[in-house]
Amino acid sequence: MSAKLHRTSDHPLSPVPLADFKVGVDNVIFSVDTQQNRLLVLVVMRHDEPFADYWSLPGTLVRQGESLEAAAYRVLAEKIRVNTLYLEQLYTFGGPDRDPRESPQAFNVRYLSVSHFALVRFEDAELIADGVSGIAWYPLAQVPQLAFDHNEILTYGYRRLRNKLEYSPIAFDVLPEVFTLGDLYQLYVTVLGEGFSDYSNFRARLLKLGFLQDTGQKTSRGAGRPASLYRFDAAAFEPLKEKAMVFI
Amino acid sequence: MSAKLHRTSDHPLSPVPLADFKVGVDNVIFSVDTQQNRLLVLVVMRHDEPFADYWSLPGTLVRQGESLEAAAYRVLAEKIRVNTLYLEQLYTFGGPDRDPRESPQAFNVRYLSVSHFALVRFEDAELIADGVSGIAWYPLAQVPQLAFDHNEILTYGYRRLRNKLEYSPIAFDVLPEVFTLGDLYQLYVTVLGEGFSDYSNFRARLLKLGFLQDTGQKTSRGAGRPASLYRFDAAAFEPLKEKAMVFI
DNA sequence: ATTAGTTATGGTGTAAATAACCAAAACATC
DNA sequence: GATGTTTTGGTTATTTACACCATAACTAAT
Repeated sequence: MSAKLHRTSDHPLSPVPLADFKVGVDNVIFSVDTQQNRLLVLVVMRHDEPFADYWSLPGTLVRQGESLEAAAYRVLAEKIRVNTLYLEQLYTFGGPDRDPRESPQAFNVRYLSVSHFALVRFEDAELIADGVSGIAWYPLAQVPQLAFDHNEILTYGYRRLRNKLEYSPIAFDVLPEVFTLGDLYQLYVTVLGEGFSDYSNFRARLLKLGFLQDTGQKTSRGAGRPASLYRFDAAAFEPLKEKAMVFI
Repeated sequence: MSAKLHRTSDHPLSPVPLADFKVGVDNVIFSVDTQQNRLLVLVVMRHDEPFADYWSLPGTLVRQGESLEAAAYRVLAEKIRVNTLYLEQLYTFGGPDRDPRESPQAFNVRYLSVSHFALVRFEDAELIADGVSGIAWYPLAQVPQLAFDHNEILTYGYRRLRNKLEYSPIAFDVLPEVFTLGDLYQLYVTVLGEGFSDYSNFRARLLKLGFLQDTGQKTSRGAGRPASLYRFDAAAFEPLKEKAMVFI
């Protein structure tokens, strides 16, 4: 390797051709239907080429002066009306040839996707169906083949969801202000599947951690003994940041 | 919000101006000097504007036809000769105004950084100093103010390093083929600091996990009883993927 | 040769956490 | 009043984490 090649490649006189990028954000948006105990993913129908008439993750291209995070929130706001959610960056997919638009029509353009992961409260999420494009919640296991590499992104997002639920209090971002331990457990079971902890041990662990504040109120829903209503105490959680909520 | 605004924004007729991006990769490259028990970060001296004469993380702009990962490996290969390493994508920093080149000279250009995180074997890492640009290992605690938002990226990288060391076998990517339990422990202490486990308990835990293969050989280095040499058994580790190596 | 120092090894024991399991309380419904 | 359902609040055995210690096997100094 010659010394010339050791020049920093962003040098203005660099001889190698740089790629020009359009940057998109694609969101893996999860929601938990606590009525039917289903983990749902939001998908939208594409009506433009490439991949016209394919389902895809909701996404958009980043505009001038717009941050990546802002673009991610905008995509979300364009598809659903909800203000109870958690959102974070996931991973950036940027290999050449991941988007058919890259070549040969426009040889010099690359499409890069900064994927984000979101969890929204199902009850509050009102889908915006504008009559033109299809939009739907799909149970995770029944998601069809998606456009681009979106199935891969989805797999990545699901892994992150499981991990976040295990180590972070994101459940409380989408649960109601007050909730029962049963509500909380159902959410965990729906996402993680059974076999991480039975209800009794789950209760004992969460209560011992000490960030669930008993409101003193009770709720009676159908048969069975009334359940205590709890509230998430963010301040009490703070020192427990590193502790796992559950063990898979 | 009008129905018009609900058009997917990557529609060819979209009225909003999209940003055009140059995409760079910036690498947080760590190494552990086991002689002096120091955690080191690789920084390079910039000689172009902006931030000329500032230290920075080694980076480059992505070329045509080059994947993000390939660009990250290229940066690394341009700075050091080493083939024992671990590398993965870290996070994508892409807000407007993170790079002074964005405005006002070229209003329409955005610079996005897909940061990567690497851990390399210190003994094998031969720095490529071509006489023009400075390059140096800095102890983590003594890293100066860096160009752009690189200090923030470094902080992010260090968090990932700690996490990886806790849950993944990346230590064995940079340890010699055979090593003593003392070598392994020193690596962990240097990165994580003291107070995660004493040597005796660390030994007991790692040996019990069962993926350290005793070679039967011994090594005597200076004073003290000779130590057994172990080898990492990737196959035996496989089922233990989710288990933590240590507890901080 | 003896002694001191150093590092590796292989243990204690106690406290805590995990996991499986169980019984009673408090409701609704029949 | 009996039955079923869900919450609550346990018990117990097993495993793990954590602090601590004793000896083995070497080097280096006296």
